[in-house]
Parts: sequence; structure tokens; C-alpha cells
Amino acid sequence: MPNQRAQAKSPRPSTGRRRNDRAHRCILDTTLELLETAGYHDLTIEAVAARAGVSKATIYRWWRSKSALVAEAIATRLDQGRVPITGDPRADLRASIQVTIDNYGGSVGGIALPALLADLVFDQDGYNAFRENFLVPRREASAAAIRRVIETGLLPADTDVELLLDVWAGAIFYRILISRQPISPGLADDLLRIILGER
Amino acid sequence: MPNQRAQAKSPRPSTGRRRNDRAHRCILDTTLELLETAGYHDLTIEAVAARAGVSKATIYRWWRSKSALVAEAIATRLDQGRVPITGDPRADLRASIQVTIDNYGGSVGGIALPALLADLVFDQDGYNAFRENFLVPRREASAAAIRRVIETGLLPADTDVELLLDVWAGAIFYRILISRQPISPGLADDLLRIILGER
Amino acid sequence: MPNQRAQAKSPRPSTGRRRNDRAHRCILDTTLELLETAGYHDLTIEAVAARAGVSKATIYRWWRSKSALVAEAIATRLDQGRVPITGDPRADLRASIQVTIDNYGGSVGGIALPALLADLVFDQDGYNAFRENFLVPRREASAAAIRRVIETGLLPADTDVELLLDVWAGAIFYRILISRQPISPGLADDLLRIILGER
Amino acid sequence: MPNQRAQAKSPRPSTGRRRNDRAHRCILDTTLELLETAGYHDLTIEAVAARAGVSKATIYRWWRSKSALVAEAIATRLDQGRVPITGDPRADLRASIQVTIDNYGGSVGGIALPALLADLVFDQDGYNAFRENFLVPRREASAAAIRRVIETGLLPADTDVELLLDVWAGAIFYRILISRQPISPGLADDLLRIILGER
DNA sequence: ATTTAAACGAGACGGTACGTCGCGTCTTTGT
DNA sequence: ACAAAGACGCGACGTACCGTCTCGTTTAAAT
Repeated sequence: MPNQRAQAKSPRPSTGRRRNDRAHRCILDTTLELLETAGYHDLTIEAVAARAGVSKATIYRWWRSKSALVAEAIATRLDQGRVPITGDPRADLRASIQVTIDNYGGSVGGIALPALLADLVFDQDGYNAFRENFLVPRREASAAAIRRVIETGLLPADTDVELLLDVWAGAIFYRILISRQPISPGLADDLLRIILGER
Repeated sequence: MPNQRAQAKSPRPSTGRRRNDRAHRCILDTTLELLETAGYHDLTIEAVAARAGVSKATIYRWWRSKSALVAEAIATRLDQGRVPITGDPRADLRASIQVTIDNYGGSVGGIALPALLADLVFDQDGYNAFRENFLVPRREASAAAIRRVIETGLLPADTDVELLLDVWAGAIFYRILISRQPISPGLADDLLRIILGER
Repeated sequence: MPNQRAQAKSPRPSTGRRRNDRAHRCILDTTLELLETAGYHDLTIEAVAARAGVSKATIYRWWRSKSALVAEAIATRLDQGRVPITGDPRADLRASIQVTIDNYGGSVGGIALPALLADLVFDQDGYNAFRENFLVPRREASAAAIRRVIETGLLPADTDVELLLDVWAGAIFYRILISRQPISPGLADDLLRIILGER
Repeated sequence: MPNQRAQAKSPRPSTGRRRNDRAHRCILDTTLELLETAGYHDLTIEAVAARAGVSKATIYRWWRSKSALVAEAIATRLDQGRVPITGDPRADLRASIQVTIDNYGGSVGGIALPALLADLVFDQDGYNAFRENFLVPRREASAAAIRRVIETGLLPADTDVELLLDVWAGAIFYRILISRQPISPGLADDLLRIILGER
């Protein structure tokens, strides 16, 4: 992820004392910790401040809302999407799908994401930051994987890549968070076949 | 939907003054109204009570939380899923997909659902009620549509219906609420083809 | 006490079902019970109703307020003021003083009276009922005891009886409820001497 | 009165923002204002907060109950007990009695005191604070006046001063708040004579 | 014996206030 | 010069009772 500061407020002027990076990181850690313990709804700025040994004002100095704080916390920790390019585009695509499953199935993705999205419904700025820092990079990586499959001929050249990305992520998101169906080991393969139109 | 009372508390014994059904319905209406205006986050029980001309205690008497109230409000109003059986299972399936698009694209589905889901992450009882009153009936109707297609031979007999349901709903949910891609008129057809594995 | 019904509302017309006297008495008993347990402030009509196995409406049908209920409950139970006339007016007066000490020192008098008085500060009707049903009869009996002492010559004929009554009851009330000085066995005698001006 | 903070909660550590004393005083003023208007029973914390332009939380931060608030308000305003020592102990005692009459006859003493006392029946901590901040200083001043009279020989050396204090204050309290007899101009003299045992 | 009207239990209702919590802002003070 | 500590105005929370109001269901006097 290029910009770790996600939705943080604009940078400070150059004079005077600089940001205390140790405290900064501690706040993000505490945020994730409490997210997993209490959920987004019960995650309070006061609790983060108390647990991180920081004053509330310090948090507000660097993030303008709970959603901005959570968005950055998620973005910094959910960055494990690197899938090597092996030369077998079909296998690479399968591996990428598996990464998505792991991401959404993990505690942070499963707990924080829905609440964050709910907050962003009425917050266009917040959504834009989320999109640029989180969504776009991931979709770009996934789209590249699909495009490599297209080049091998397993998918037609006029494939609607965007739609396949939505099917891919949507099916996983929905199964884990909404229908709460069990996640079988074969899920990645099943999805792979659906995406490739194999029957 | 069989049980309109969704997550409402258990019914009272038979003696004593009866529930004021007019007020009850008014509360649900007001809840939807405010959901569209203010969003789930800014929907307060106090505001619902004030707008519906009802006391807070009356709301808390019948619903044990905001999510229970919203769940019932959504369940009672999002019931427009009836798709006729025309004899052409493929066309019926397409029509069902279109209904899903319309549901999630509508204000209530789009605004309230994500927040509701976020609240239900840590509320197993609430999720169960949501599942039984909302999710299961819809999935059952959709599964029937897929099964009719299987009978025509357009899908193999060993098709994983549950997975197709997640792909179907998940793609739409994700596109509308997360990636926020435009909803083209051809979306239902495109999804239909993916579900049926047509290339 | 002539009228036990204190501040109860006016009686009903003659036809139809009559008052359930058993329940009536039970309500008064429960009121006293809860007064001693919880104090006036925490005595709620709902608790009385629940404990007495009676509906709130029944209580409100017969008493117009908590203070009316408590006033009647006190009046019916605090009536133990009969002091025999022995022929020794000085000894009779001492015995009467001792009764006052016992009344205010008892749980009901000590707990309920101050709160009741506080409620009556802004309730002229309530105060009038309290005065007629409680205060006047007691003062009359006490005044008679003083007048018998005057006849013996132990007090001058122009003694301000009303003031002595206030001194008598006030000193006891104040010592028990406000200054909370210990109540020694000799208190009645000490007060008797002060009232009679003996040094 | 030595400690103006009466029943307020214990003081905070030294760091951080300090108490807003202007608001603090305004709350006490408003409390007295509303006491005279509405009486203790109808004095609500919400009303005090609204009228004082202060949040409820601020009131609860510094006083733990309505009775604590009222106790401090009374203690800070009812301090007008200074009676000069003229060299004529009998006249000084009479003046002190008159001050007591004025205190209990005034709106605050008459309205708030009974209700406060009622609340303190079940609140030992509250009573102790009231005793130390209000009762003891006044009794001490009054006891000194009596002792000076004893020194002149108008009262015997073994006089029970505590009992005289209860007679003095109790008679006035009872006459004003309970028997509600008229307060004649000669009351102070009459009481003086009773206390001194003059007939 | 039947009628009839009030009393009654249960409890829903619109209210008011409670005492608490967290928000986001703002001093104040120690480092 | 920071930040921690934390007071503050604010608004909503969920609860407790208030006093009133239907509801059937007794119950006992008047027919």
C-alpha cells in the first residue's frame, strides 16, 4: 500500500516537534486489539487512548474520526496480498482467490470491514480514501492475475474483468459475513471454476 | 416472509391491555423513513420515538435493540421478491436476479443492510433472527429457481446450489456497496451467464 | 383518630361491587413494610402494587398520591397515644412525653414523617388532612395534659400552651431526627422539668 | 463554615484542566433559585443543568446526588449566623434565638431542610457531611452563647447544654414547619424565658 | 336467578427524569 | 513545545416510575 497514512489529516508544518511515531504505531496496534476484542461498535476513542497511554487529543490530532483510524489500522495490517507470479496463471489466480478468503476470514477483515463500510455509506470522503488506499490496489493486483489468464486463452479477450472481480470478492465476502456458510477447503477451486466458466 | 415479528421480543400473555398496533406500525414506518434520511448510524431511538409520537419505553418494550427494530422494519418492507413462474426457467432466473439488484440498489437495502450486518457480527441472537426471517426465505426462493434450471439440463445435477446463491447475491452486494461500480442494464444477463457457466 | 380514611378520595355510589377491604388493608400494610425497608424516597406505588398483589389502578382509585397513601398508613398505625389519667397530672404529663419519644423514635415515625412533611410543604390540601387527622388530635390530648397541670398550680394560668406543645414535640423531633443525640432514659424527666420551668 | 465543599466528591489530582469555578458557583445559585420556586421534590438535576447552562455530567462530576448538591447550596448560603458579643449575655442569647427563627422562617431553610433531612434518613454519609458542615458549627456558636449565660449565673453550672440546644432549635423548627403556628414578634423572648427557666 | 355496574388484575401507553457514557473541544500543567 | 490529564457542553443511551388508559373478569347489590 503506497500511502500508509490513509485518511489521516493533512501533514503538519515542518517547524516544531515532529510526530511521535512510537505512540502513533501504538495507537494503531491498540485499535486493532480492541477491534478484535470488542468489535467496531464498542471500540471507543476513549478506550484506545486509555489503553495506548495517550490522550484523546493526540488521537484527534492525527485522525479525524473513528472510521479514519480504523481504516488506517486495517490498511496497515491487511497488506499481505503478495502472490508470486509462477508462470502458471491458472494456479496464480487460484492462489489469489485463497488470499482473499484468508483476508475476509481473518478477524480484522471480518469484524471491522462491515462496520467500516456502514460508516462510509454516508461519508464520501472516507469512502474515497478507503477506495484509493485499499480497494484499488487490491483490485489492480487481482485484475492483473485475471489478465494473465486471459492471455493464456482460458478466458476470452472481451471478458468483463470488473464483473469477475466483483463475483470473486463478492462471493467470498457474502459467504463469510452474510450467509455464513462454512468455508470448505475446496472453495477456492470451486470459485476458480465459476470465474473461468468451467463446467 | 412467514414471521413478520422478526427480532421482536416474545409475545405477552393474553390478559391486560393489548398492543397498540397502529403505533407499532407507525414505529416501523418511521424507522424506515429515518433510515433513508439519516442512515443507520444517526438513527436514534429517541428520534424514532419523537417522530412516531411514541415514548421510548414503548419501543424498548417491543424491540430489544436498534438492530432488532431495523431488522424487523427491513424484513416487513423488503418482501417484494415474488417472481412468477412462467415455464421458462432461464428467464425466471434472470428475473429473480433482477429483483435482487433492485433490492440492494434501493435505499433501504443499500443503507441499512451494511450497518445492520455490522451490528450482527457480535450478536448471534440477532443474526439468527435476521437469518430466519430474511435470509432463509429469500435463499429458498432463489434456490428453487436454480433447481428448476437444473431440471431443464442447463446446469448439471450435482451443481453446488449454495455456492451459486452466494455468487449471485454476493456479486450484486459487493458491486453496489463496496466497489460501487455502475449498475448497467445488462448486469442481470451478465450474471446469469456466469452462473450458468455460459461463455 | 376519628377519620381513618385520611386523604382518600370521596366514596363511590351505592350500586355495584364494593371495595375489597382485605386488599385495602393489605395495601396499607405493604406500604408500612416498604417504608421501613426502603424509606419514603424509594417507596414506589409500583412496588406496593406488586408486593400487595394489586394493580396500580386500584391504589390510585383510593389514594390520590403517595403522600396520601403514606399519611393514611401512618395515621392508622401511629395511634397508640392513649395515656391513662391517674390523678397525678405531673406523672401523666411525663407519661405523655414518653409516648411522644416512643412515637418519633419508632421506625415509622422516624422514617416516614420527615419525608411526608417535605411533600406537604407545597401541598396545602395534604397538609390540612395531615393536620386534622394526625396533628390536631395529638395536640389536643397533649394540651389537655398540660391544662390539668395548670389546674394543680404547677404552671401559671396564663401559660402559653401552644408554645409548650411546640417545645415538647419539637425538642424530641429535633433530637431524634436532626441532631441525632442519644435518647437517654432521663429525657422525659429532663423535658418535663424544662416545660414546667423547674430549676 | 470551614469546608464549603460539603458533600462534593473528593478532589482531583493536580494535573489536567481545573474546575470551572464560575460554573460551579452558578450551579449552586441556580439550585437555590429553583428550590424556592419549585421545592425540593420538583428540583431536578436536569432543570438545574439547563438553567445554569451546564451539562448534567458536570453536576454529577462534582456532587453525587441531589441531596449533596442541595446540602452544599444551603451550607454556603445559610451562613448568616454571626451575632456580636455585646457584653450582655442574656441579650446575646435572645439575638441568637432570633437568628434561628429567621433562618428557619426563610424560604431556603423552610423549604429545603425538611426534604433534605428526609433524604438523609437513609444516607449516613450525607448526614455526616450535613452534620459537620452545617449542624456542628451552628450548635457550637449557640452553645457558646449559652455558656456565657451560665457564667453570669442565670443558668446553673450543671445545665444540660445539648438539651437546651435541641429545645431551642426544635421548638422553632417544629412551630414553623410542622404545627405551622404563627410566628409572633415575642417568640424569641418567650423561648428565652423557657430556656432560662424563668416563670 | 338475573341483571348490572363498579371493582379489580393485568399491563400498554405517553411522559419525565434518571444516572451513565462517549463524543469532540478546550484548558491547564508538568516534562 | 508538546502531550497527559481531564473538565466541559452535548446528545443519546437504556431504565424506572409516573399517572392514565383500555382490556377482559369477577363480584355483589338491586332487581
